[in-house]
Amino acid sequence: MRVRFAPSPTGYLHIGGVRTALFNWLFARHHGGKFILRVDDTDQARNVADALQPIMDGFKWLGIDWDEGPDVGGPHAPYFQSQRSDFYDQAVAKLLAEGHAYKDFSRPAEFGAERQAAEKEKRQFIYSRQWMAETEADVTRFEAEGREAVVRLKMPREGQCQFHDMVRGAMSFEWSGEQDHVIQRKDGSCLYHLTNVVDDGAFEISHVIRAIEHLSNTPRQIFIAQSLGLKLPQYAHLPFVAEPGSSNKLSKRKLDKYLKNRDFKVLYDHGEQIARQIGLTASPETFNPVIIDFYREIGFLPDAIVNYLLLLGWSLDDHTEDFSREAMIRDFSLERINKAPASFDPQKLSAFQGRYMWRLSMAARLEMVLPYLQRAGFIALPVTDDVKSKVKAILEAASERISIAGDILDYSEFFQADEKIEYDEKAFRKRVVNAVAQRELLKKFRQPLATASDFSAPGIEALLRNFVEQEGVGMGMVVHALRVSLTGKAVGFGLFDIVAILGKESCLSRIDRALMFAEEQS
RNA sequence: GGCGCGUUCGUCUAGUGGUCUAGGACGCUGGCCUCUCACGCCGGUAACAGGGGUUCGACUCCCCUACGCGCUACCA
Repeated sequence: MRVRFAPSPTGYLHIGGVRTALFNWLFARHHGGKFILRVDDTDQARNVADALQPIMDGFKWLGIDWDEGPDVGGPHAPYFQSQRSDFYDQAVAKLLAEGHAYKDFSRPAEFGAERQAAEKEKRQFIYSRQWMAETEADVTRFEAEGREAVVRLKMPREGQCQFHDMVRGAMSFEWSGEQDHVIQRKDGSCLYHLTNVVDDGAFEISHVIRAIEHLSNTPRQIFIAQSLGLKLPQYAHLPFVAEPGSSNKLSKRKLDKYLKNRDFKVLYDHGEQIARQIGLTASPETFNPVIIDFYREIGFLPDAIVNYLLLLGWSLDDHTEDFSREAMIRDFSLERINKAPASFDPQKLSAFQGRYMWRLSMAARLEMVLPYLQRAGFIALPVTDDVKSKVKAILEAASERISIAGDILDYSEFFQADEKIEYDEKAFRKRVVNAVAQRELLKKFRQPLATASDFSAPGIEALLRNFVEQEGVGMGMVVHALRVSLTGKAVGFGLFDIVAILGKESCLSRIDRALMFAEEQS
């Protein structure tokens, strides 16, 4: 079994492309076959190496490795279509020689006129082939008229093309519905359908697993393959990945439109906030939830993304959702691919991410989170053991509140100087400024805190419980004012953890500062 | 216009003629827990696109319609 994914070097790895590649990869791994990466760079307008790097990096990050292709080479090299033109030329020559293709000397305007006439009469366009050169004499004559030739496929005009699609079942197309497609331009460069089929043949691809938009292209590719005497691959056409909340195909170009989708915007804003804190330029070219880099930048787990994508168009049964790599390789099959398009759901992706993050060991989470603190300027390199244990304590206290590695930046108050804490204005007013009784209690609680010998979370809890009992009030009378004073925020993890992590000195200093501001304002 | 593909809760899906008063997950939502938020636990909400057949019986098979998407390029 040999399968391939053929990305164009566009500079970014699209979520939909990843899903297609993943299914190919899983199929190969399940059957012990080969997964090949082939670079579709026939459009050589851009710098291929630069534009390919982010794609390869994305696959490597996701753990989708390839057995043959760029970087790793292989027995069928080169794997860049721009370097394979000899193969294409030979194929065109063979098709021409055996009458499966012809030189067409029509001028674009002439050909276009025929097509327009057909469209105007609302009938199917079938080229007259009146500028087809069948003999050398024709060629000479047309060239004498100053014409240039492209090479067109000489498609059958009767009968059906029938094939089996492993996702969709029996397929049947009328040959008469097919056009005489151009396979080679005037300048000698070859077009997609030809290059694709030639390479699949050369690479001995056994299964072509690709997106549904290629289903209609299959008959003409079969024609080319058969004319070239190539063994036909099995085909499997995948449903496309649709936009959130619509059945349109997901596209990187429509970021503005997707941002109107609430869930998509929540994800984007979340990422953008992290990006801003680590000094990352959120360029729409790469920083976009349709592109895989987005997730890597803000601290998603590749396993979570892969697991989510696996379920976008495929399922094992009515209840299994968590798949380790081993499990998905073991259980994957083309037969269980869904036929209908599947919408990309940012919320469900986030749910997977949360689950995967929480399953990670403390050591792994710590390693994930440290770079964000470094890049935001909160911790210095090298990271000392003291800093590590502090971050670890924060991770423990925050537990599932940190679902993306970049979320650690939500707790920046633990790394800021005491005099730099910014207060959430509303919370500060409600809990400290206007809450006069609570403020007095806070002032009073400062004393036992200052003399506490046990500054662990349980120690602080005992201290506070004892305090409120003596005062004859509820915990709420102290907790809220204290939290806002210490962190500037109304929400966060357990207060006793906050106190313990900050330590006595910081706590007292922050309490004093908050009380001072509150008294100024009231 | 022609050809092709698709259509089960808001979303991802289970379902291959009776087990479906349609199951699971995400979301949303009520409650419990509770120092806030989150987690967790218990509960709730919500779907077979429409119409004809076939059949004792249809989400499942057939036809039509509607809607969506793709191909119909000297794009890939």
